[in-house]
Amino acid sequence: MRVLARAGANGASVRAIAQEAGVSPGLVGHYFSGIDALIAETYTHVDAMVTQALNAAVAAAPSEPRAQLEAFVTASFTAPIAQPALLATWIAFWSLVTSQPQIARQHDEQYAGYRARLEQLLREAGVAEGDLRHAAIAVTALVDGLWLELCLSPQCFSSEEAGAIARRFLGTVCGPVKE
Amino acid sequence: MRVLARAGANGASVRAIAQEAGVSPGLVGHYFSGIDALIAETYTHVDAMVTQALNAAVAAAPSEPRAQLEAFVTASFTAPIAQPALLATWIAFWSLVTSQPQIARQHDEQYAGYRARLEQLLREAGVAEGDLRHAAIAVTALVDGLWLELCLSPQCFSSEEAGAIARRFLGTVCGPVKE
DNA sequence: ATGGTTGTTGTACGATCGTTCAATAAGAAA
DNA sequence: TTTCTTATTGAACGATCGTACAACAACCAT
Repeated sequence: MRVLARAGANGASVRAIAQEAGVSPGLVGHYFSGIDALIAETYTHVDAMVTQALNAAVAAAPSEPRAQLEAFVTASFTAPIAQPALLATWIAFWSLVTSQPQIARQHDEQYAGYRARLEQLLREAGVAEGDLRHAAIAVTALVDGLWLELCLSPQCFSSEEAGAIARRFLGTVCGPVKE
Repeated sequence: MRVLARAGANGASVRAIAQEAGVSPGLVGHYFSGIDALIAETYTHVDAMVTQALNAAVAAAPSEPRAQLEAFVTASFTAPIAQPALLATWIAFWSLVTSQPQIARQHDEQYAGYRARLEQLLREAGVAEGDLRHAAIAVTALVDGLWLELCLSPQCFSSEEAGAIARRFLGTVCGPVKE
């Protein structure tokens, strides 16, 4: 992740990664079947880290469906989720999706997991069963789009703005917050 | 674009591109200062193509603000915008943003151009001046997120679903369509 | 026809790539 | 201590990378 963030996908060579880790280049081959497998496992690790951060944000929120939903989307725009190192890993992974079917399958599974989690939160927040699928797709797309642009050019808009935009959108999906 | 789509960012070497174009590898150096410049110019070309397709879609729509706005977002989910070759180019470009300041600047400019165009359409559709900025950021993020996921795994949801989701979101930004 | 500009080729160079492997260090089990 | 397994090294290999360049083809103005 550190090498990807610093040198980009092109600069993330076996040697550069080994040097960053303080080991010899040969050791990489001992633990990973190849550089693509290393990137895939890095992505798996990043996905687990994101999932954990999202779960922690939901757990810290008041035990109320709408508050948990808002915590879920807001967490996407703060550390440790919104940071350049994560973006670099994501992009390196995406660049393999088109040409490697196995990577494409991994992406589908992890996207499905994310959306299933979101659907559950939306259901608890009162979204009708028939609207659940489209609502989850919409929220995921909005959050992903905001997260992507926030990481690509942080000076364009702030984390707070992104969170406000996403929470406002939740209002149009679930109805306004009851006060 | 064709090589990027077929072989991914890693496989888009000078030799592969030259072979696809039916010329010798040396000729690439004659027209481009380097491989990164070639990718940057490819992105510029893709951006121009997208802009043209969006403009054509708006021009073909009824001369009514809301219809034009809907045509603008709907066009993002149909050819020639939603296709793997475009995604591959975009990803290859994104992978350079983090490590190359000049690429980052180019991204900022082209994103700003896209958002300015969208703000104009939203203004004509009756969005209040104070909401314009956030509305444009939101619509851009939603469309980008839908477009990205649609290109990454087309079997997850259809172009029509993406269009319907985006148009519905427009209703929450501009108010419902008057019939 | 001729001189000069432009287009294009193919090769060569040095660097770096991913991967392999014999050799060594470390550690645990006997 | 000895033996076996595991961890790790560093060099080496063949392939491919981006780039540079001398040479040749094409074309155009004179």
